[in-house]
Amino acid sequence: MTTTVGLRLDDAAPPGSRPVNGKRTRQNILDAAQTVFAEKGFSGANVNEIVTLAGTTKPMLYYHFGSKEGLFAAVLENVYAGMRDIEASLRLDALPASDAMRRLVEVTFDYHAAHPDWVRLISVANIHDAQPILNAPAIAVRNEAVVDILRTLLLRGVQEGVFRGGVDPLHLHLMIASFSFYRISNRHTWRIIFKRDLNAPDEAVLQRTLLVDAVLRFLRPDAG
Amino acid sequence: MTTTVGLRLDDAAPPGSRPVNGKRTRQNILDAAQTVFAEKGFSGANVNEIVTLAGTTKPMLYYHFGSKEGLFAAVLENVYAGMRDIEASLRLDALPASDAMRRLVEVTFDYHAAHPDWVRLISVANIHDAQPILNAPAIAVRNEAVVDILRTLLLRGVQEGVFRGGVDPLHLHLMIASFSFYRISNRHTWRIIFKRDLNAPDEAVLQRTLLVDAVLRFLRPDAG
Amino acid sequence: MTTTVGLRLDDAAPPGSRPVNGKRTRQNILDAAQTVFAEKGFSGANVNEIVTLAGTTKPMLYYHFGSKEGLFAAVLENVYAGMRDIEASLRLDALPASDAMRRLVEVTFDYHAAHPDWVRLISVANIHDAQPILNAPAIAVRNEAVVDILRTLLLRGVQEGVFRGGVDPLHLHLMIASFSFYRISNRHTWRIIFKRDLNAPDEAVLQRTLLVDAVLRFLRPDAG
Amino acid sequence: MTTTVGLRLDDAAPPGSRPVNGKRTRQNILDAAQTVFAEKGFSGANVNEIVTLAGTTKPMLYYHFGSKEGLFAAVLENVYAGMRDIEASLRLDALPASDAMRRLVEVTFDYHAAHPDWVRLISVANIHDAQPILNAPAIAVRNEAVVDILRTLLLRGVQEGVFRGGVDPLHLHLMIASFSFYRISNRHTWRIIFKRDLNAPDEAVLQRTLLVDAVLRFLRPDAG
DNA sequence: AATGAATGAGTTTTCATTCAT
DNA sequence: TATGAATGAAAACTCATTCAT
Repeated sequence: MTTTVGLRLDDAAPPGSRPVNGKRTRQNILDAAQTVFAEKGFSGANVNEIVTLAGTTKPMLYYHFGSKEGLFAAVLENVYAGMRDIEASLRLDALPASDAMRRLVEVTFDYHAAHPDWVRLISVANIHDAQPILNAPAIAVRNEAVVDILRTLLLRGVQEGVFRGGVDPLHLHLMIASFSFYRISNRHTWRIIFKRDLNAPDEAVLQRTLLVDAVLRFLRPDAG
Repeated sequence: MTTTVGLRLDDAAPPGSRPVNGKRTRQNILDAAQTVFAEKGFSGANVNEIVTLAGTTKPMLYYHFGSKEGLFAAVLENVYAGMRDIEASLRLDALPASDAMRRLVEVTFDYHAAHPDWVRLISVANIHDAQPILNAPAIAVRNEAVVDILRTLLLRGVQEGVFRGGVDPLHLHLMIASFSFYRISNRHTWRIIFKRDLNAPDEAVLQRTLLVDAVLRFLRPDAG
Repeated sequence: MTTTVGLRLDDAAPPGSRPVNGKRTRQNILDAAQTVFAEKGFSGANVNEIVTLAGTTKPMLYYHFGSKEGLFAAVLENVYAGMRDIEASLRLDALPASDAMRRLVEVTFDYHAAHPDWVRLISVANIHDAQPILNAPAIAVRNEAVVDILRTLLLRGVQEGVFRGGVDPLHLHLMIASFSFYRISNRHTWRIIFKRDLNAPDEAVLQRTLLVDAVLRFLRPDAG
Repeated sequence: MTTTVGLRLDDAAPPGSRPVNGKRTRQNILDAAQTVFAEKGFSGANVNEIVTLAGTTKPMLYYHFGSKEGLFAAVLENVYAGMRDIEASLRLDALPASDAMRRLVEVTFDYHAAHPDWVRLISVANIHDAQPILNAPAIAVRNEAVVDILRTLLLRGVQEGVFRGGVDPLHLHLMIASFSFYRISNRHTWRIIFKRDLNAPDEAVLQRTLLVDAVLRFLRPDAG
């Protein structure tokens, strides 16, 4: 229920102490908000619940974030930063194109599976037409990292003769991301309608293999 | 934002008259709720707005649906029925397996593209852990139609020698549905982050082709 | 929970039949109202719950009783009639005054103990300043039966030399009624505050004896 | 109808000022609630009326008491505290047992007569099966003060030779309390049915004497 | 004598936000 | 930075009562 999203290095304060510490309070609110927004959506989340969970009070929330909307935007920023960091840390150049692609797909797949809160928050943002993001300019910057990585990788694969040409890197990312995202975001309705838990461990293994397989088959050069 | 979902056979009452007509009132509320829930999510939707849009009053809503939750469940029931009907109306037997598969993918893709409300409502349901559905047992019945269709089709394709074997029909459906769904559900965040509108007409054409292509490549028998 | 109050001779209609039968419907509503008013008080009772329990519909209630208030008045009328009948059926003339008094006390005590709904309804009426009764003139007629009985009995006891004189029959009734009523009406707060259930079987026996004892000691002529 | 119940030590703020003062607001709500609940019962009472009378707003009520039920529980707690204080302030040790008993009876009688709101609130609590009290554990503590007082007094009277033995103090309290309570609680139905106002001044004097008399006669040792 | 549907006003409760300290 | 208390508007839901049939 409280899957962490992004990095949260709580520097473990002694309980009972209540230091005058703006940074800590701000972070506590952010963490609490992440959890509550992911659990209940934007409108369903309750400012009171957030500050209670954060161990602080409402005026603090407004002091740091201005409004419920501002808080949600900050949470999203945090969330996107987490993914960006992962992508940035990938060192794919050393691997053959095929292996690199496999690795990229797997990392993407795993990140979604490990961060359901991340997925839910982005769903919530979309339900609200992503408007909260519009007011948070920090987000829209340098998020096309993956696309660049993919573009480079595709080119290299073509040169190595293992990928066919003419594939739009954004479309490829769409294929990878949609599968990775949907199986988490729509897990609940699937559980009920198809009676299968898409994120059960054995299912996850199969689907991971399947996605890698589908991507590589999609990229495989047509027989000459 | 006001795309219709499901069938609505209004039994065409003379306009201007406002007779005591339970069926009509109920349907009006259902339609209004569909629109508003899709626009604002569950918690964000306002019962007042729904009844106003439906041209009736709150007590009528509670008379017919018991609660806001009950209403949402009824909306979802309606929504799923729409998709079921489409699937049931497909006559794929006459086509060669390859063409049939192409057709199935395209229909699925197009249905999602044409019914963004449908997509949003299911997103909303998932944000709330699909709990509203749990109380609406009518939904969980006979929704595995697609999977059966796919299973049959896969078998036929193998017999015809155009598909390879060993593909789980549910996994294949997951691949098709995730792509079709995600490009609508996450359209807003993509617009901001990747600066491309996934549902712009020209994009849609490309992606439709891509999905068919990916599926067929995925199913193509390995060269002997 | 559904202790009956007054007489209810249901002439057992075959279930499934729904005859056009005003008398029966009226009585069903009255019975249901008795139960619900006793359980929830006047304002707490819900017209819907009453008609549902009665197996009929709201317009029927209004057809027969005019309003929620009118219904409550009718219930009270019914309730008082029950007690009146008991009192009228007592034949005390044949007994010696002491025994007759003992019997009267015991019957009063037992009636309250056996009809907690009766007690609750009268409590409810008093909470509302007995206003519903004011509009039900049938009630205020000939309810001083007990007082007359007591007056006669007291006189006879004085003549027999077993009671002292100068006791107001209404005051004596107050003493008997208050004890019999209060132990039922205030049973719940006593249970919590004094940890004793005033209407537990063994308690009831003791208290019954006690009340008879107290009354007879109260009436015993002063030694002289 | 507006008899005060319990103690109210308003910490006398300068009138005209409306400072941020939680204690005062809380007490105002409590006082208003006491009045309104006594007048209309629990369900009949209106939260709006209470806050208006208290000169504050609904959110304050929920801020301090959580719910209408919580408020009612707090009112009852207050109410019981008032009686407890009276009982604790009685100094009966100096009096001969007979006089002490007379005094205890009179004080109990008078307290009920002077606090009809007290009586009504307890009636209301019983109508609702005393459930609100169950959630207010503070009430159930140390309310058996009277019973202890009575027990001690009975023992002393037996030693002094003025009371007979074998009387359960709780039963004696029941006798005293029932009479004192009922004549107030059921005043309204009696007024209508027996055409006598049980709390009219001259009536009250007579009944007070009667209750003392009945208790002392009940306790008088049997002639040897 | 009976019903399903409708009404209008009111109910309790909650919300995001801000003030005074 | 931090807090307890306050605010005003709106939220979901309920109610007794009545209409059309």
